[in-house]
Formats: sequence, C-alpha cells, structure tokens
Amino acid sequence: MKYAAPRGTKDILPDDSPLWQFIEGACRETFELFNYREIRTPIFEATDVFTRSIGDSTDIVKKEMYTFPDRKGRSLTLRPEATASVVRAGLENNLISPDNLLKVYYLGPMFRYERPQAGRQRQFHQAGVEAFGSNDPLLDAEVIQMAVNLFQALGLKELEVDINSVGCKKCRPAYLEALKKYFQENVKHMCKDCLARFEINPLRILDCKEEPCQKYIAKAPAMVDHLDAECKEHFKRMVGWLDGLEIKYKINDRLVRGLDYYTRTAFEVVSKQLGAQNAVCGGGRYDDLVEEMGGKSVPAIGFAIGLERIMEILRKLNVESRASNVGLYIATIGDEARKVGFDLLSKARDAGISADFDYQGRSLKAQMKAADRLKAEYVYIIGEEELKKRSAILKNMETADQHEIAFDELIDNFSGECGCGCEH
RNA sequence: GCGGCCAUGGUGUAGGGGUAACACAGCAGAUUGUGGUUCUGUUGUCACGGGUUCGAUUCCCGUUGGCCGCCCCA
Repeated sequence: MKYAAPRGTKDILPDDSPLWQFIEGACRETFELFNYREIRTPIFEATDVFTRSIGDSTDIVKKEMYTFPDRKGRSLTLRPEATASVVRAGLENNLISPDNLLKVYYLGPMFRYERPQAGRQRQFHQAGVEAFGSNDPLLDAEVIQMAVNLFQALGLKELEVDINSVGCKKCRPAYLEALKKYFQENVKHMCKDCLARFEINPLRILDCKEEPCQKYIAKAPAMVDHLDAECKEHFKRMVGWLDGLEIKYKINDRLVRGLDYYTRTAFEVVSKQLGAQNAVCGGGRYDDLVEEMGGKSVPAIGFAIGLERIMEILRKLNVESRASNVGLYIATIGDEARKVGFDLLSKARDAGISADFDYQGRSLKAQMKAADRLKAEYVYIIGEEELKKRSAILKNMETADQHEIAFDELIDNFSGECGCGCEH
C-alpha cells in the first residue's frame, strides 16, 4: 500500500456514517433541548491559547500537542480540546461577560499526539458544551443531567457518573500541603510513578492503580474534607440538586482531572463496557479560566464527550442500522432507453425521490443485482418495446410485483407513497 | 515516552526455505430483457528496507503500521 492514513487517524467510511450521524444528531438534539447553541471555532489556534489554559505541567501540553510553525514562523497548534478555543472565541467576540449567560456546544475533531490504542486516536472527535456566567450549583447539576439525558437518548447503559470537588485556588493549596504531608513518609514504599507525581503534582497520586499504592491512597486525605466553606456549600447544594433530579452518581474523592483549569465540580462518566480507556465524558467547572485568558472574572462549566468511545459501545450493542435510502432504481436496455431513463432519473430527483442508475452500461441482470444490493424499493425497467409504448415496468423489489406505468405517470405515482426511503 | 503480541487477495483465515490454500464478498458468464439460491471462471509484487541462502512470502535485523497494556485522557 503506497499511502495510508496517518498513524492514529481513521477514515469514517460510508457504512459507518449512519451511526455517526445518529450520535451527532442525538448530541445536537439534547444540547438544543437545553438551549445550547452551536459554536464552531478553528481547528488550530495560536499555541499560547492552549499552553496558558491547559497548563504547562499537564501531559497534553508537555507531550501531546500537534504544534507547528506556519510560514511566517508563528507557532500554531491543532486543538487538543475545545474549551480553550471556545473561551478565546467568546472573549474575542464579546460573548462572555459576567452579566450575560452564554451556553454553547461544539462538535468536531481534536488532536493529540499519543500512542494509539483501544479508544484512543490521534485525531478523535468530541462533542461538548460550555456555559459561562453562572456559579450557581444548579447549573452544575443541569450540565450533568444533560450528559445523562444524552446517554439515555443514545441507549447507553451500565454507565457510572463520578463526581468530586477539586476546590478552588483558595483552598486547594492547603489540601496539596496536606497530601504532601501525608505521603511524605509513605511515598518511598510506593511505585516510581507515584514518586515522580509526589514532586510534580501530588493530586495525581490519587489516580494510581498500582495495587501496592492503593492501601496508602485509601487513607489519604480527601479534597472534600479540605474544601473551604464556600466550596463545601457549592458541592453540597449541587449534590442536593442532583438528588432532586434523581440522577445516580458516585462521589469519588479520588477523581482528579488532568487539566489544570478545573475548579470545584469535576465529573466523569465511565462505561463498564470499554477497556482501559473507559471515560466517555469528562468535565467540570473552570471559574478562573476566563480571567486567566484575559477576560473579566466569569465562572464557567462544561464537559466533553468522546464520540469514538460512544461509537465503540454502540457497535457492541449492535445498533448498526443500515437502511438504504434509494427509492427508485432505473434500469435500461440499449442506448435510447438509457437516454430516456437518465431523463426520468433527474425528474425523480427533482421531485425529491432518491434515485440511482447504472453508470457502467451493464446488463439488465447486473442492474437488477445492483438495485437489489442497494435495497432499492422499486426498479423501473425500460427496454426497446417500452420505448415505443412510452410506458415501462415498475417492479416492487420486496414483493416482486410488477406492473406497467407510463413514463409520464411514474413520478406522480411515487410522490403519493413517498418513495424516498424516509421513515413513514 | 515505555512494554507485550502481530503484519498473507476487498474481508476473515491456513500454510511453510523452492514463486501460496480455504471461505465469504466483488466482477463476468451459465438459450443473449429481470435481483436475493446453485454452478463455472476471475481477483495477491504474502507491509516496506536490508541480511543469511543456490533460492526467502517462509529464518534474522531494522522501519512503518495495527492490536493490547502502562502513562494520561475523550
């Protein structure tokens, strides 16, 4: 093979697109139900947009960004996630302000230079939402509810919603100190990764899955116990709203998210039907980001959903539906019939009937076979005799019934019964 | 960035130092104007580069890519 798609990228082929459209459609529908409106930002940004927001010490910034200089030497980066872009766009276009509530959603490809594996690609797709302008815990609950509703609409089960609070810039430093103090003596018994985490970001130790480390982690102080009064109140009230909405969740005081900008609420939806990469949705509040990116202080919250991972689950559930949308296939014999057939073909399309034709001048048998494979509902067969009569055979491919219909009446015959393959 | 496994027609697989087997799909045909069954034919530089050898698709090394795990994340 001379050319192949770059490592970690995948073609989405016609057989897959119905499922993609289903997923994307469900996202749009749910988001719009909650009155979020679509925003589309460029696929690349000035590198600073990401380094400043995501954080220099995160893996994304340290080793996963697709960064390149353009022809004038400016450093650009393919977006590894969308939140930073949305904040940039919102600020640039004056959509974000403290006294204005902005709710937007996006859908599209993201890029991270990572080693591909199950549920992980270098170009992958996310759908997400961002809401700016409110620090009310009600909004946190609603955002989580929206994610849950979406997964319901998609027919996903066996999901778990994990929530936690990572505090704010006022109370987190004290917690980090407490963590350090706690791990100070134990860390030497723990894995070498944890040793490194201890220096860089002790919060990450909580994420470690190594068996020997677990017993130390289990007794480590939890952020929820170190929240200041306001953060504690925020978390309590959000949980209250979630209970009111009857949303099942698990408080996971070990949940730490990988981007630096999160404050207070952090949540994740994980699937039991996936392998190691089991998070299908991750999000949280980022009350300081807008200000850090040069705006006024505007609280915000959002989440992102990994579409490939949703796809993987749906594939396992076998929800692949691949109905044809061809209502009419026009088969012809001979050059003259072909001209007439092609003319009827375009008339059919003008009338909104999805129609197809043979482009290779093949035998009638081959045309019938093609129509069959396309699962066309009807085939209109035009031969020499039919040309003289200006009337040809319309065959119902499912029942195999066929009868004659004049060229002039073909389209009208269809408009009544909706031969377009749509669902009614 | 690290580790394990792998790489044969469109797809899924078999094989093995002397130029590849099977199934399915595709295409063509089986009294030349009708599909889903059957039968026949047809489809491959055995990932790429180098080495060992009289000879490599088969053995060795490297590269690239895939799968899975670690890290991290969606």
